[in-house]
Amino acid sequence: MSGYRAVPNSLPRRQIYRLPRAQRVADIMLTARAVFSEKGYTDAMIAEIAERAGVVEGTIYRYFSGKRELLIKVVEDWYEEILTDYDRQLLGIRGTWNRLRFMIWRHLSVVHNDPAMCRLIFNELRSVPEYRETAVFELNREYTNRTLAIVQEAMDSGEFRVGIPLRVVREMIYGGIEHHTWSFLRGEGEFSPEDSADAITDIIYRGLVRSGVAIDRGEEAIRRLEEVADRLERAADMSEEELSCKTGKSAC
Amino acid sequence: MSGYRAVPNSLPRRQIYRLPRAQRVADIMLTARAVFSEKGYTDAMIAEIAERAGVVEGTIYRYFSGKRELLIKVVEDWYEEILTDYDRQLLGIRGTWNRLRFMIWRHLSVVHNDPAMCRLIFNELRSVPEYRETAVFELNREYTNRTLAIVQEAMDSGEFRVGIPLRVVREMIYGGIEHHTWSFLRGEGEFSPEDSADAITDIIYRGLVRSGVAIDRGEEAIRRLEEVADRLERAADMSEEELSCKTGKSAC
DNA sequence: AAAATTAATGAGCCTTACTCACCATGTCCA
DNA sequence: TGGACATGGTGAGTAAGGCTCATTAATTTT
Repeated sequence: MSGYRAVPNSLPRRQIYRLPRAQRVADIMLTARAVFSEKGYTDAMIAEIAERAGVVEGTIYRYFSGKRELLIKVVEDWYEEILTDYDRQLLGIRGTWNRLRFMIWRHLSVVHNDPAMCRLIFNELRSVPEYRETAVFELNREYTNRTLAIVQEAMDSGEFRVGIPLRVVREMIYGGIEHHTWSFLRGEGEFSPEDSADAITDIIYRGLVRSGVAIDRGEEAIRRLEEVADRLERAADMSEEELSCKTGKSAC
Repeated sequence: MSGYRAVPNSLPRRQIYRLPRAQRVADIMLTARAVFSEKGYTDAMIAEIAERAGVVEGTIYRYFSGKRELLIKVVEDWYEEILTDYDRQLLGIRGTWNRLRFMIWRHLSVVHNDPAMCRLIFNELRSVPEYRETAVFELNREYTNRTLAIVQEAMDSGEFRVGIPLRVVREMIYGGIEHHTWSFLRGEGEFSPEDSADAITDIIYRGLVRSGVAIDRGEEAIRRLEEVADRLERAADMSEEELSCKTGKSAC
């Protein structure tokens, strides 16, 4: 009823260091990221985060409304770091296959480089009720939309057939990547972002491409073969010329 | 230190109904399934399950080692129901496309019919550390393997091209389905298992099919390749003739 | 230097999973 | 029929961890 009554005490108290709000928040988030990464959400204890951040539990609740909000803030923070100069790289890449492959490879690389954070997002953050209100949701949507823009462009240009809902494409790419990286995220195996990106891009590209128009590298192979044929023919022509020269059919 | 001492009391106690172990376990699991479905894992309280099952908390711990084991048992129970006479239906279906489509449609239908249980599996069960030791993991693996068997057959027969790792196919199908059904599982929209199955099967099938075998204008590519081969042969023949002619090995 | 503001504290509250000493009911058998 | 035994069931109590808030301390403003 009348709880929370503090008793006056005069025990020696350790020196209290006061920091500007922004600094303290940054400290706590950094520590929280580490603890959440190591232990996962449920096993991480606010008490441990507080201790490692050099504050007391109550201090954390002064800056974050609860454990869940702390998790969300930590992940948002990380996510923004990751997305920095993402677009710039894409600008330098030409061709639908290459652009799709880049987006897929990039996503796989993020998982490969920061498995702990990705595990947090996949396993904990995304199942919280307010996920769709977080910045992570928004950022993620924005960023997968860039992949869909590539697909849309290819549909507009006639390279891809139309009629496949874009969201299904998104779901197959990112759902596929997620399931693909599971065992790695559990620490039960490795994967190569390069090889995996090739395999996934391959299925998606061929699943969407307009038949006969441009079967990616198959088309390229044919083109090169035709070039070879041309060169051989030219070579043959030259031989013919030589021959005709000898036989007096033309001026040499 | 010396806790857990029961005081003798003679207060009126409600009638205690004793049931055989199997019956009590079944009752508790049924109630637990309902409560977990309604509230999700973390918000479900053992106290509520106990009350609705007409027992006291301690009774539940007599039959289940903890909340997590209860969840696992509940989901295993449900999963086995679902998988009953699954194969029999597949037997009547012919053709790779139809068989794949059936497997995908079936999975989508399960999610559609029992969203609460699927949400439990996707959001809670699969992130627990001992997931890979559960029967659900094993059953799930077995059942997705049937999809891969269809793909493998098509590769063997030449309908599908080879070289794509089967597990990537699995991951894209089931990961795609999972992401596809998310918004529905959050209660934020509907989906049609039929239409979704068509779209997903479409991408997967065309992503795997050997170009030119079933894709109309792929024929075009083969024709051009054959033309190239012809020209190469003609060019080679001519060169050979010329060469042998020049070196006098044959009569020109 | 006093007042106001803001940072930080830490004892204690509250919920909830889980334990365990005991009690009740049914069955077997002399 | 009544004791022994097995098994179903209880509920008060503990532990752990998230969270609160009255109070205190450092810093800034006046």
